[in-house]
Amino acid sequence: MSSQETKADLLRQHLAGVIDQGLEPHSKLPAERELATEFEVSRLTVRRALDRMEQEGLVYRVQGAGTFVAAPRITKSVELTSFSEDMRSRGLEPGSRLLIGETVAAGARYGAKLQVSPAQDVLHIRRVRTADGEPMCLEDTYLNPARFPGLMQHIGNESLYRVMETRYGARIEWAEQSIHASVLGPQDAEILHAPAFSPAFFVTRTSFDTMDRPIEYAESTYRADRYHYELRIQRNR
Amino acid sequence: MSSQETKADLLRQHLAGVIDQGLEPHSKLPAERELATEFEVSRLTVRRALDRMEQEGLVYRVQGAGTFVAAPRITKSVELTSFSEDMRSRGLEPGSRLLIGETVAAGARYGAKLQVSPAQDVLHIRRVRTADGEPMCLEDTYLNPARFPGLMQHIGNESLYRVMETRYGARIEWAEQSIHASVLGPQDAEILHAPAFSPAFFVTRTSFDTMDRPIEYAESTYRADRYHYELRIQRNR
DNA sequence: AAGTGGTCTAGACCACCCG
DNA sequence: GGGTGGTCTAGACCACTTT
Repeated sequence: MSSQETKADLLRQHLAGVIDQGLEPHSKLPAERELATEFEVSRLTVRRALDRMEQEGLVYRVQGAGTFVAAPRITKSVELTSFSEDMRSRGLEPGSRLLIGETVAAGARYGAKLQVSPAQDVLHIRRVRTADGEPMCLEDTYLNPARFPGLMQHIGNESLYRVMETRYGARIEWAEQSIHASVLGPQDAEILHAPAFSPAFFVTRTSFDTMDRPIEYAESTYRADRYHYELRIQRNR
Repeated sequence: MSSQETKADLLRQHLAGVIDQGLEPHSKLPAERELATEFEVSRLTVRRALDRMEQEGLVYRVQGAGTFVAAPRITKSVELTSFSEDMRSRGLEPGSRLLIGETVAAGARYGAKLQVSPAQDVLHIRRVRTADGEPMCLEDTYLNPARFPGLMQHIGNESLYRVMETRYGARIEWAEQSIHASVLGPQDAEILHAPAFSPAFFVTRTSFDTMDRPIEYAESTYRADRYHYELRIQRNR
């Protein structure tokens, strides 16, 4: 999965392993030219490996001095993952309960989000997403049914992203996400088994493929007592 | 500022300008080898320029086919900026009202965040941050006074980040940020001129320099009616 | 088959840090 | 001054898309 089989990536994996198995923070790595000789690759290839490791926060570089092991990180940068992956990475078992699955007229709002005519049908899926059986968020997803014919038959506990990718070849490449703080209305509170007016995240997300075509639009309400965001933010270069 | 004066960066700026001034989304850019010939640089230099443009979401590439103009973006990726820069980028005039500025014992919590002994003093600054005169957030900042002697004399309406960088040479390179949804307590509500129990973001941030030394720890409470987060998230490669 | 992006090489010069 | 990262060149082969 994460292996690209390129020399740069193999070197990156190797160096990451070496660092992981006992190199102290701020200890110096061999010079780029040394690594190039030792691993019989060009210096550019070494640099590509180190570039990525630097971006991941594994090492830092000081011009004229060298490349050094960075202090271990608590937080990872926000990544684009499905709810399922997200929960598993937190050590929770993801689940899902389907409330609604129907086609409705897109209307102005969802038509614009999915770049289809307002008169066209869109597929509306409403699910309660659970973690270890406990309700975590209420999610309304809108899709273009022309692109995913018969999708509802495949929706089980499997990740929606996985179904879209494996059965329809729709790979999500990036997404725009907007995060608002809110409180739970009485109805949402009941569905989420939480007190009314308790804090919540209201998140909208539009997902796109590599050609920038919108794949999915989703509105999610998260219980804030169970969910928060961790970001690692880099200074503009 | 944003110009690195490298050939790759000059080419990037030039291409960004060309795209900005009227190229339609999905129109094809010249091949990398063509660009290299035309601008009399090597192909690798062209690729570095395009790499960055791809990361910024200006173009996308399809192997075997070419490089294409991406659809315009609404959202920018989260960037590490000061409150002042952040507000200016939203077209608002940032302001600040100092409530507290004193040294206190670090204690376990802030000592750990700033990697100093719990018995050592830390500088605690509490400010109401305003946008166009309206309270936007309540911010408690903790700093190591040994690193910023006499800091309080320089705090005016100038950005704290600017003071730290210009007067103390402390340049923040990255930060870990944790975002929680919450509601305003009565006291915070009064300070922020908002109704009690209205939605709010509670954000903690630890800022580091290039050597991964903690510079600043801050806890901020934002009025959610005036603030939200826009993220652009990229798929893991 | 031709064109394009993805990867890689070997070598060069520069700017910066350190002993 | 020697070592290091930052940038750049000219050329090569591969994998993939398009014609």
